[in-house]
Amino acid sequence: MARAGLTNIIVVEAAERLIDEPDATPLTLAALAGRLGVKQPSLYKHIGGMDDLCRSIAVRAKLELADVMARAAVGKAGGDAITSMSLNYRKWAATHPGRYAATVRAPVTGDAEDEAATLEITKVAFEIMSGLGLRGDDAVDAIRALRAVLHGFVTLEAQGAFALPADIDRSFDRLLAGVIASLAGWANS
Amino acid sequence: MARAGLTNIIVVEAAERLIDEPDATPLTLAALAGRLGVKQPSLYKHIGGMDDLCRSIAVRAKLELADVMARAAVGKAGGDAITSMSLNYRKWAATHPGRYAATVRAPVTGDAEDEAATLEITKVAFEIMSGLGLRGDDAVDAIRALRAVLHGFVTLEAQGAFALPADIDRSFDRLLAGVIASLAGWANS
DNA sequence: TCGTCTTAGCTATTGACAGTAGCCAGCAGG
DNA sequence: CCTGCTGGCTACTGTCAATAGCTAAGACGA
Repeated sequence: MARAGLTNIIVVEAAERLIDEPDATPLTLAALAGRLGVKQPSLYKHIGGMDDLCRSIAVRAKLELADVMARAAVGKAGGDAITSMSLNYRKWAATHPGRYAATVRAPVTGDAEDEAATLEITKVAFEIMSGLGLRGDDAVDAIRALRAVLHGFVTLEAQGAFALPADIDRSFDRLLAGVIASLAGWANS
Repeated sequence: MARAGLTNIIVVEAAERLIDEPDATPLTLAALAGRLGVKQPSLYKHIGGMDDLCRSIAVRAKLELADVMARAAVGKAGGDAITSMSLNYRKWAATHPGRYAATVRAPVTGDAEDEAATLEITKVAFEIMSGLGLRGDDAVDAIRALRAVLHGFVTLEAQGAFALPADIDRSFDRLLAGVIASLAGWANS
């Protein structure tokens, strides 16, 4: 039997593609193996198991999201940076629902790589907030606020919770503008 | 063998208690049956299956959350109503994590009871927004905004995503105050 | 080219889970 | 008392993650 030539990264990337597909059936190793032309137990030669696979996806997704956020804010300052970052955050979450869900998972305590990836997002957020003049606890509050807003909106949108017949983009833009105006005011408090 | 005397409502309530326990292991029918002193297949005499059980929990949880929100806003107006409602929303979500998660599930199209329960929450939200002078699309935008904020914050908090050493209550209060100030301004736009 | 070693993929199996089939005993109503 | 209903049971299937152990593909050195 010709070998499939799998590697850890090939398996992980295939899983990422699988969970980001629109119909979004829950990830199973059998489905993943089938997609790779291999039987389910063969995957264990390349991943430690389901938990390990999900962790790999989470770490990579966090780094990817941090990158999306950082690139969106390049060359922008203050509210403009937040707006651009938020729009790209929402867009990436919408086009990568599975990966986005993975970014929310808190790292297991002691998992240095996962903790570093999580910190990467926080660092980008801090840098963007510093452009609004926010430091220390103010910045923490601001990051939590913006993250809650983005995560809440994106999650509800993905679950089809915004059923009412009104433009969702407009709702998002208004919410974002309001939050940014709030955050801008915190710098003086 | 003495009968256990189960009914649909007894099973559903036991499941609710199970998913709201702090250690939060995923719900299984075997665990639920064990809790009720019965074998797993016996549950099928009282519920249609896992999907049906989750749906029952969701419907009841939505009605319960709508009630929590409505009671919190009794006798209050405008920003005070929103603040009180939000504080109680967050508190209920924190003390009933499993039930709260169930409230987010969008109803299956055509499930009248679930759709009605979902609408109940929306109705309460509309009433509270009308106290801010918000109507029509403004109210829809406001509801989406507040819901995103509350859901995002509560979800991230439940997942331990707020790791930074800063007071979470303070972050919540500031975010809430900012959002309310924003919404109040929308009435004139 | 051949021999050897590593290892990728396989089959077979276990154990947890949801769900179904079919049995039997508790109990109610005549 | 007896008859029918039904709640709980055992026994089973199929799907899932995961493990054990086999075999052959392929790399590498002599």
